[in-house]
Amino acid sequence: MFEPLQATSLGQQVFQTLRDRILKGELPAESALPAERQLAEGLGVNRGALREGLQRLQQAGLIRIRHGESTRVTHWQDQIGLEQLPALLQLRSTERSAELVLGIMRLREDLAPSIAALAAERRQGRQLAQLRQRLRALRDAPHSAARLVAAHDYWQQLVLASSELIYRLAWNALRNSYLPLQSVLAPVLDPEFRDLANLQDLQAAVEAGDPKQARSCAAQHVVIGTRCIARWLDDQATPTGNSKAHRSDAR
Amino acid sequence: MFEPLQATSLGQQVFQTLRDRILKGELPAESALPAERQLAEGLGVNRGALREGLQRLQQAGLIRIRHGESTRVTHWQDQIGLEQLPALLQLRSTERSAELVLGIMRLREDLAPSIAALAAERRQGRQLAQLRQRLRALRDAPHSAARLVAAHDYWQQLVLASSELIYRLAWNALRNSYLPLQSVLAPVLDPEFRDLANLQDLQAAVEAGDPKQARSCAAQHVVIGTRCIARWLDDQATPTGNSKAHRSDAR
DNA sequence: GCCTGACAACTGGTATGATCAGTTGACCAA
DNA sequence: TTGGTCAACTGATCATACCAGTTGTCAGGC
Repeated sequence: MFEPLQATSLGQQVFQTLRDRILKGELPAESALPAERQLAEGLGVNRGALREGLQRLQQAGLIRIRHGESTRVTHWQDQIGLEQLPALLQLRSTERSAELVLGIMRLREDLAPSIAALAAERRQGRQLAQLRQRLRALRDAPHSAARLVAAHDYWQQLVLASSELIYRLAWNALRNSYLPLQSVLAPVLDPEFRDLANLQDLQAAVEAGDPKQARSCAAQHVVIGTRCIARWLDDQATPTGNSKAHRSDAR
Repeated sequence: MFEPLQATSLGQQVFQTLRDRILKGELPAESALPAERQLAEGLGVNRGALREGLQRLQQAGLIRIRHGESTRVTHWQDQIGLEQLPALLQLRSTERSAELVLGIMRLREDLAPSIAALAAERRQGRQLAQLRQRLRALRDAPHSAARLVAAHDYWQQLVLASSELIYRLAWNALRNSYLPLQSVLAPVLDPEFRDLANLQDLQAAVEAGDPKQARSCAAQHVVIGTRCIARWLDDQATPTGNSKAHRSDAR
């Protein structure tokens, strides 16, 4: 009911402010930031707080700080990983962030089959029970928002069952990207959440230890979500039309 | 000849020290760090420098800082993305980091075909010339280390040609993970770098705008690297044996 | 004319100490 | 039990001084 009003620290605010200006392109690559003392005065914060924000920016790969030289914006498109995706999604215009969402779905489509295959190869007994339980929770979820959460829980468990740290980390990055959008995505992706058939086949394949079959089921399942998003993008682009020509998934 | 002795700032050192201790498991999840004043004294740095390090740790998703409460280690395996992979690789025992390398190759195997397909679909004219040039550079590279760099350049250009920011960011994360290991990986992966046949087919498919073919060639190409790494891992595990039984890639 | 070193004027890096502001638990009174 | 007060934690912010690396200027020497 009540959102917890969270006070963010000054360093965090400095980080967000400058990050947004960089990602928006207002501060182009290689451009120099003002000296710390000036910048602190300009933003109305203490130099310590400013420096905390700058350190975070450097950690994120958006600026380069070197003792004696002035601090400069990096070519961040060649530096940053997937962590700043949520910020990018929020900053870009609706159409362009929609493209990004499609990209996220593509990436998910690349990872999910491999995760499923590994899970089928490596799953432990106790994880199977967990998976079954979460599949039931998805089946019984009352509305699309709940189904999104339940589906996410199932996949999270599958990633755990794959016992591959890399996929776990990659999945974290993916999750952090699309969770902020869950209220928008839930209704759009609902057809995928309702595709229990493929998920049940996937579950059976994992239980049987059949990686090939698991890979195939997972691929068939997640492509549904990608198609939903692609269709949704077309409808966004031509809101009045009846979306006759759907985006072709030429592969 | 002379390595540039780089002085890292105290905040950076604080970050690295604590990060390593967390990733090694010496500081388990939910455990509380000492108060800032104590910790600063313990590490022999002033509180400002300590706080800069802590802010970076929080940015990386390894700790949670809340005003009034004590700072705690997070369940980082559910938080962090791929950025901390280099640190993980360096910290883990040789065998376990070898597993991680195999994971990196798996992830690469998932992404590369999709990148190639998108590049074939979207490439612009001027990018084709770039790609051709980098393919020549790879062919003419004199030794394995140079071939690694050249191959990396080619893929980087292919990612650019795909015009998909998500893949660009994911590729950045992948690159930052394996570049620190290039001296080790270059000889192991050399068979892939020498597989010009598939790469030339890939190039032709991209030029022809044939995503399906590009995807197939890319898949055939990168699987070579994965197999090399898998074989290498087996040899590591049984250094005296002649590696009769190679790791099965059951898919 | 060209090298060399001193120096000034930038830049970020570190240190200290004081104070503000949330959180928690103990304690006491209604 | 409930509610309030207060002390003792915790992190957050501030001001100020000084240390240290980089760069360009410029005088002195060859």
